[in-house]
Amino acid sequence: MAAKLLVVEDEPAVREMISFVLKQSDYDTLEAEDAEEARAHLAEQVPDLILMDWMLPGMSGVEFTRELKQDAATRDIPVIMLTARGEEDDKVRGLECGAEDYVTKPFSPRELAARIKAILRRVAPHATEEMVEVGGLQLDPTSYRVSVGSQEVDLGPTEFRLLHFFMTHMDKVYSRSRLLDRVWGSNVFIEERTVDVHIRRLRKALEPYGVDGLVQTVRGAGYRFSERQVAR
Amino acid sequence: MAAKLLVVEDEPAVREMISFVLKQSDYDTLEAEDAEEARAHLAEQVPDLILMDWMLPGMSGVEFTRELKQDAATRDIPVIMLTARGEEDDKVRGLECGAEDYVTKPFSPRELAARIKAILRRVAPHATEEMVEVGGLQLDPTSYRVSVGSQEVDLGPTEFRLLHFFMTHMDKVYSRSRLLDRVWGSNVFIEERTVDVHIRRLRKALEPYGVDGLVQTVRGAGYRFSERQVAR
DNA sequence: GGTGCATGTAATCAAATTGTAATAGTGGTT
DNA sequence: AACCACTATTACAATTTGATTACATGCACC
Repeated sequence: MAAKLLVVEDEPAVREMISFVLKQSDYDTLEAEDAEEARAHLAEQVPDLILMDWMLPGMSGVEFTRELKQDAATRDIPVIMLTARGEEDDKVRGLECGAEDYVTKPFSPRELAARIKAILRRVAPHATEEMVEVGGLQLDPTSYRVSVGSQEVDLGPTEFRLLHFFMTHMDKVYSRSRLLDRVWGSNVFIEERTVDVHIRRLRKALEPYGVDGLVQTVRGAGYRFSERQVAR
Repeated sequence: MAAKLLVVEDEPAVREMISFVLKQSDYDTLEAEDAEEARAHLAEQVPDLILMDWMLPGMSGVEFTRELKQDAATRDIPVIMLTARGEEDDKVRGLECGAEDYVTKPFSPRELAARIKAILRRVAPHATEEMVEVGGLQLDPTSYRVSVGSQEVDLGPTEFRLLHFFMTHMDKVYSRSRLLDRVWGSNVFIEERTVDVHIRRLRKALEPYGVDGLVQTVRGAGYRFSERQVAR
């Protein structure tokens, strides 16, 4: 559930430091020392964000970022560029290649964490670990708890993820295939109808607390999570 | 009371970074950007260890260290010198002035923590920590004792650390891999399933006192320590 | 060298979860 | 009313995941 970040940095001490800071801020980290190793990671799993050193042996961070922005599979992953002091003039070029933000080394852990959080909130709100509350329903990603008032709701892992996704993406219809992408993960080979079943399971779990009406069916389009009641 | 460390470093980002790493290792930190500010802190309280940047505006770290070593009140505080890469030749001079150790920037958090720990173990064998209490369960880090009321609970070292970690990180789910990181230490090569076994041992030890329900399993996510009962 | 404790791994068992398929139901249209 | 497309619900088997136990190794202390 915690956001997964990929750190691409050749200097081991710096990489370890960044990774350490991120872990303390409850992110999961993957590490790579160059573009090649990073590609290997990306082929396996798509992180929520990439921290990319400006200077890399072989292909530079800028070139690599540009490459990522051209591939549909990685285009949407936000990139934060790490530049050394004095390379600040290159800021413009860094952002030009498609990076979301840049941070100059040495950086303070608070600053780094803040920038990451800001970006994640924008592009992947469900990865921020913040408590969500909708219509009396509370979900706390940190403790993995869902409750209505003081009553705890019992959910399976998939229903939990599904609910979390919905709660962080209110009032928008998602098709089954889109839900499979966002909740199950891209490139999974699963029947679309399976989504129906999990929707059912989620509704059933919410039913005793009278909040199952939040999960709404939009015929022909998909599902939606909304506080506004549907006309009957 | 955790050990108190004084960080003397003029670059704010680096100072914050060091401070951050130390706090995660459960140290208290004081910060100073130059010799003058450091003296002000020292006049008030004597830290257990000083991390000193080699280069400081005004009086250099070396000079300042020498000064400290001449004052009876501060003579016994161990000093770790921070040098930038390339200044390594100065290592000798650094140690000459009385520093116990030196670390070159950039450094890995593990390395820094390890060196600090080594020195503190030698110099201040009892950097005492605070007693924790949750739901009738008491844990005293200094005496390595766990008790429920007047009854003592018998725990192995690993279970003790695990419990201590849990008690100081309540209501939050930790995956097996994260527990390995935080309780066993980073980068240990241990099977994730091993965590299960230690959880089991911990629960078994707590069972006779009726507090084993505090250790909760969150399917698909990890384990959690919480006073709130699980819904079932 | 022996003993006992602590620890990590592997094997086994039990239970929860998951995806699919089959069937029933719904709503809208002609 | 019959039909069609789509969704809801249920049952089920396979898979995953966690609990528990037994075992081998390593280490400290006799």
